[in-house]
Amino acid sequence: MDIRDIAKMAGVSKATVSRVLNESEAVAEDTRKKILAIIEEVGYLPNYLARSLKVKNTKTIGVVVPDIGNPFYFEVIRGIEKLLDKKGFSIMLCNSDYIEKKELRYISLLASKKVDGIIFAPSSEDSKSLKNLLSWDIPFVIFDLPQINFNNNAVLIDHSLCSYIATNHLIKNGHKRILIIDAYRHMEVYSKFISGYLRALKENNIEFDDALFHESTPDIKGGYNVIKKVLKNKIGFTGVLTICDLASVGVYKAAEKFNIKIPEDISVIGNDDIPLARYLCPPLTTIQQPKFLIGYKSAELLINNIQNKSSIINDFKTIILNVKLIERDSVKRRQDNGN
Amino acid sequence: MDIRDIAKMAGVSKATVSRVLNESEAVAEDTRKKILAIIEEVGYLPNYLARSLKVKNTKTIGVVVPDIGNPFYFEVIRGIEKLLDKKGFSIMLCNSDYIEKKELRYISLLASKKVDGIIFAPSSEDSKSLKNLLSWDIPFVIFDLPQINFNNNAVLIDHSLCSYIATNHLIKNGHKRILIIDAYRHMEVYSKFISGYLRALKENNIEFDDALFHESTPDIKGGYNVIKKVLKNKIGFTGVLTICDLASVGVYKAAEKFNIKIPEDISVIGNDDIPLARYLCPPLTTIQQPKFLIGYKSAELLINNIQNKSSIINDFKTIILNVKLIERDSVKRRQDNGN
DNA sequence: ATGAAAGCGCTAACAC
DNA sequence: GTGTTAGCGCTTTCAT
Repeated sequence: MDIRDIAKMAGVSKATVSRVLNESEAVAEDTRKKILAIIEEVGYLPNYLARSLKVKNTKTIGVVVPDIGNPFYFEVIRGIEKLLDKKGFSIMLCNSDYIEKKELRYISLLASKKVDGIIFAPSSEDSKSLKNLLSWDIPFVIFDLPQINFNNNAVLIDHSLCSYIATNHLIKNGHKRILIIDAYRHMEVYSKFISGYLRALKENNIEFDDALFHESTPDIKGGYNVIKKVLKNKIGFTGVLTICDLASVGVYKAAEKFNIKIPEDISVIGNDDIPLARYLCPPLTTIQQPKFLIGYKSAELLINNIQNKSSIINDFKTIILNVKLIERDSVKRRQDNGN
Repeated sequence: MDIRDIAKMAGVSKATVSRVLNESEAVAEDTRKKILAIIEEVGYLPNYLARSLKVKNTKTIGVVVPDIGNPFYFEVIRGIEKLLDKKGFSIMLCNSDYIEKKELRYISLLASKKVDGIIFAPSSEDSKSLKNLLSWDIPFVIFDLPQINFNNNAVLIDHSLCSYIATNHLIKNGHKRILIIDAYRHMEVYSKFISGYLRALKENNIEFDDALFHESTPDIKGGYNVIKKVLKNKIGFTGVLTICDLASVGVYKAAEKFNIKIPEDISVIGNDDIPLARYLCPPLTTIQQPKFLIGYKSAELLINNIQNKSSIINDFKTIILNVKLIERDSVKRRQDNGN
């Protein structure tokens, strides 16, 4: 059942059917009605693939994130979905699992499938995907990468600010031995996240102890493992700061397992404020990131980019979104001055 | 840059290039190498759209869920993604927001975009989408719908068993006034979820009080609102049972707001066991549903169906997955016999 | 207002 | 082992 069949049944040409389908040109009202009736009756569905091949757009956007199991990305995706739905675009979802090869593969696949644009959180700054994207001339926006060195759309969070605020909060509450759990960094020697921590330490004349700096996968397991290791090595600390709330949950889990009380024994502070953070036990103090907005804005930027693609002025934007400290119950003031 | 260009540059025909691209037929090793080299050099990417139009498959699956913000669906999606990635399919994600019109629209769109199959959680049993899907002859599997009346692939949870187990658990702990928070039901007079509750009550000679039966949106807000209303109306209860964990979180929220202690004042039991349930305050007793598996199995069923589509024997399966009670700390034994 | 025809980029007979 | 050719189902000039 294709457009030719409908044309035949209506006694018109394919072109006319196409016209009513797309409301592209005027068609006599009665032929229009007739065609519509037939379409309805036989339940004809246009083949969007064929259309896309011809018109060179698919009305679909690819999004690739490193971990769809992390509520952070979930929230971002919700934001993306919201805007995209409004604009009539579908979304093709890919999960890179933090592995660059997969990321690269997906980007190619999406390009091959002719998505109109791509939104993604690159695994690293000089990710090859980025270069490919640029060379293929397909509109894209990146989000969540701490820093970018090239001219393209991006909506970002200042991760160094997050850790700076978090570290300061801990310090103000009398902590000095502050564990920091970062995500594995492939490319950068010091991540933005570390740099904010370091700055806060320096400003408060606290010496940096390398034994307090740890990297893990940004999830529950990662947070858990770090605490386990640190405990085993008898590295003393009173506060901990994690790259994402999920890692903080891992800290909670370890605390429960090893009989450490939060916040009595150790204070913990997260980063991103996932929806359930306030319902955790105890409610997690964290740095709130506008996750939904990150997604929404990314999508908005992308769609604008796509719709102005032909225009000469392709001015790219990078939007930096605000973060703020959310005080709950996982951080406690120390009287002993944090040693 | 298309296949014709590559052919020209390599001094061969399009057919030959196509052959090396798809490894469909033998090609002389040196021409193969030459073509590959050119492809690599110029960064040629095949147009999958054109291919799909010809070969009549897109290697993409549509999935439509009612609320991507609910961790339940998220986990299901993770399962879907896992299997689909393994099988080389992309996923097109749609969010119906529990509104049937949107669901219908998305299903049509997906069909139009020629996805090879669809996985979805229908909003109701005689959803028009179901009928369309059947008539369009596109493979699909549904999940999570309490009951189905037609012959097609499905992977389900017995919701009446969930509520039965949950209610019994509350009763065994001395509760008699048990609030039940169900999702809005469009079509069914009594949902499966209610029926299990009713059965448990009856078996224990507890009379059903209509004032304890409530419907809400299956999310935090929904759970919160029910408790608020019930409190306002001074309806007494000691236990509450919700359609999903997220609604239980809403109960938690209301409890906090109105100064009710869980589990001292009221016991609550969830349904589905979202990943963070065990970290809530207090850890939530709930009925565990194999969410990831639901997704994985759904995808598996679908792919099998697609790959055997041409075969005469199209035997559909409905898989019913097990659930089990997970005891944590949100349910407490009552000494006063629950009145 | 409508039709004829070319073509989007690819694959798959069929021929050699 | 490789080339020629006919479409896949649609849109879009260009005629009329």
